Amino acid sequence: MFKKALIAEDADFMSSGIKSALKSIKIPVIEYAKYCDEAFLKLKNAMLINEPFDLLISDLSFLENLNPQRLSCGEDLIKETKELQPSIKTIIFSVEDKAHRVQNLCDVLKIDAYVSKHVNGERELKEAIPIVFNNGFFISPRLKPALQVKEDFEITDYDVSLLLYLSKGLEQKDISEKLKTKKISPSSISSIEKRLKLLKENFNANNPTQLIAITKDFGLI
Amino acid sequence: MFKKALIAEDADFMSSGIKSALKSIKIPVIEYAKYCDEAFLKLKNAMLINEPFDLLISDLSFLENLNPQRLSCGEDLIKETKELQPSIKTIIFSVEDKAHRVQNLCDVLKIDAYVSKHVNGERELKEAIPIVFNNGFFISPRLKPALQVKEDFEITDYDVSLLLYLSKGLEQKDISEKLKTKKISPSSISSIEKRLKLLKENFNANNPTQLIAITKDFGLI
DNA sequence: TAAAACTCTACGGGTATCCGTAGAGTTTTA
DNA sequence: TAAAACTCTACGGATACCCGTAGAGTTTTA
Repeated sequence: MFKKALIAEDADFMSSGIKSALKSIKIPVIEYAKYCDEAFLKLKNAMLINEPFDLLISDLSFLENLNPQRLSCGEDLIKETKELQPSIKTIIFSVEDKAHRVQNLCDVLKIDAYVSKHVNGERELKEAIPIVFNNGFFISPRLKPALQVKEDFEITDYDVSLLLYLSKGLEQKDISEKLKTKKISPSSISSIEKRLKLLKENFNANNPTQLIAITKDFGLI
Repeated sequence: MFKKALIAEDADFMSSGIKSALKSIKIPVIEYAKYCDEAFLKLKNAMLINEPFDLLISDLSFLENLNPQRLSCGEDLIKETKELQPSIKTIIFSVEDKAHRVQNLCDVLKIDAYVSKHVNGERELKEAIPIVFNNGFFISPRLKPALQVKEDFEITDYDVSLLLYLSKGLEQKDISEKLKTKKISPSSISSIEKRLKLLKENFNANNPTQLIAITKDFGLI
């Protein structure tokens, strides 16, 4: 079983639950970090003294600190951690259930488990850890559908920026000018119009208003 | 100090944190409920056997159960509980931070404390309980601004339904027809147009799209 | 009761979005 | 190298939204 686990979690009341879960499966060394930067530092120091962590359990969203952090969310932490120490096992423990984010973490960032902070979160966490230890993959049952939705339509950063501009009240010609000053192509009104049309078709939206409502629910923006 | 507290909270891993907080301030009897209906039943039974709870700590959002619940959220539970037992003290312990909901709970439903489930949630909960016991009111510092925003513009259920229709992609004339069939007045396109104009002014939105983005962030829809 | 205030509705002109068409420039393919 | 495919842009008509004005009906006020 794992020998040394790090918990990245900013909420104080979460500690006891996770801690009891880890203790019940006999992980001897458990450490906490309240912020991503702090977590990364601990991981790095542990490697330096040749006593690396072999498990990272991380939340996704962290409250803004007084001194702004370099790593602002769980994704950042996972990404850098994997670069630093590819062998470490990573588990996300979060309330986030937006398909887009879950997919990214599982498919792109290759985490080993995604446990939903919900009714049976603690039980599922205890279930996930041995699976991860044996090189398996675990995801909370309620999140499984999110992974199976195979998107044939790829949403790019360009699309997201269009949606963000829309949600900020900019008109198509304003967006066009914005993109021109930023030297982002395509920037013509016509192209923006057509890309938004595709987005509306893809999300089954009648108009830009509904498109924003849907993509916000999706967690895209 | 309080003698008998009920915790309404559906997530299993939350238990330990809240429990340890309550024990540290020497509340002898602590019970749990995972659903609002279950919580209300326990409150009612406790009164019947003449051993009523004197403190209710409740979450706001509860996961959908297999058998649908009568009371679906914390607001419902608080409302009925206050009708049943006006003397009971109520504390909300939730991640919800939308001004609209916080205001409603504090100003209309007259809860005794609103503790934000955030970084120092457990510490603040311990702080809040004695204050509430001495008939005081507590709100997490980070939520105080939400209470001070005095709304001069009252958002009605009518407004919310307009926003919902908009977010579902209906056009103004569609909304007009919808309202006519539902016998809701005003239903003319012109009136809808004017009400939406007021909403846009109130939320500083340039167009319906931004209005939906803003009101969604507000938690209004 | 008459005037004033308010609410709901109707209308018209200006602007933004929507949608198809089409041309210019680049890349891919044969 | 020429043809085909693709990308970006431009334009024009149709529709929806925006905004001010104004009239009809109701309620409030004097």
